[in-house]
Amino acid sequence: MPELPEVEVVKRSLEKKIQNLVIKKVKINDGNLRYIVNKKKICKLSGKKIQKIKRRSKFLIFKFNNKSIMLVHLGMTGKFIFVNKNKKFKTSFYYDLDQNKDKKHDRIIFFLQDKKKLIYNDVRKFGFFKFLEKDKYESNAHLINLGPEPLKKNFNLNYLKNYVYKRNRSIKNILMDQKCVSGLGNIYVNEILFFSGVKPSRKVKSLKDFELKNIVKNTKKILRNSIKLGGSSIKDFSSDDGKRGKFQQYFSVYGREGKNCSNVDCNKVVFRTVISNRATFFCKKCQK
DNA sequence: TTCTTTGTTCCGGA
DNA sequence: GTCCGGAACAAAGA
Repeated sequence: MPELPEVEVVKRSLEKKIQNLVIKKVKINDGNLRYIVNKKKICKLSGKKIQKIKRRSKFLIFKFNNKSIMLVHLGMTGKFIFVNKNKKFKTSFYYDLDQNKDKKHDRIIFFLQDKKKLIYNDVRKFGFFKFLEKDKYESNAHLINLGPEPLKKNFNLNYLKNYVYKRNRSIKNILMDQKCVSGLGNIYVNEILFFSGVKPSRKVKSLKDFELKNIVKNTKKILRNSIKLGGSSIKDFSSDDGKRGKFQQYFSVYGREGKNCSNVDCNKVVFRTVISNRATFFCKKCQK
């Protein structure tokens, strides 16, 4: 599930691979994604150069040498695969290396200059491509209401204190709310609250300053570390030898129901419940 | 067949 | 009017 760190890793990888390349042709195998892909607009990219790739929250923003912007969300299972001289390069550590099995979910293919290709693959089809006008794309409904980027300075103790003031929701719910802070999803929120020693169901009103401070600090730490990890695991990996194992992701609490708490001096097991309709994992002893 | 996954939207109640 | 939680929805695989 691509959350902010994964999208950032994809962005950096794409920058290296396809920035300044010209799109020759676009092929749509299945444009029936979360929103129907606008065929006319995507095909109009032929002949255009990819000038810049940006990230905001979990969105990728492609800028071209014309007036349009391509806004991409990877949804749950969206990924880009860069192909050069028949060698495939994943741009995300979520890419399934079983490429033959994966092929049938290749939804959109961008044919680039020098016989290079960029494939958009999406099993669940919850990702989307939208085309916006360059000079006013920032006011688009997907972007306008987003809270601060968690890694930026404007996401800090004062901001969070002010946001939670008078609100009566759980901290998990608040951190998942893109209007409060943008880019976090279920997995990272579980992790952040584990490292902060805060029970996901705690009402934000009840949180002390030191707890909110920990949450801000751990958010930044965990995201930075994950970006670093993804960045190092991604390194031009080519899957054509078929021998390398999959990159394994380890979480300290997410998905660990019934397993020992990751704190070495804790003898409890991880508990699973549902908050905001999402799987929620925590240690009853370590998270107050 | 049913359950699971996530982000977003919608709706009803407080 | 606003806030909040829960349900529904999208698609596909196990």
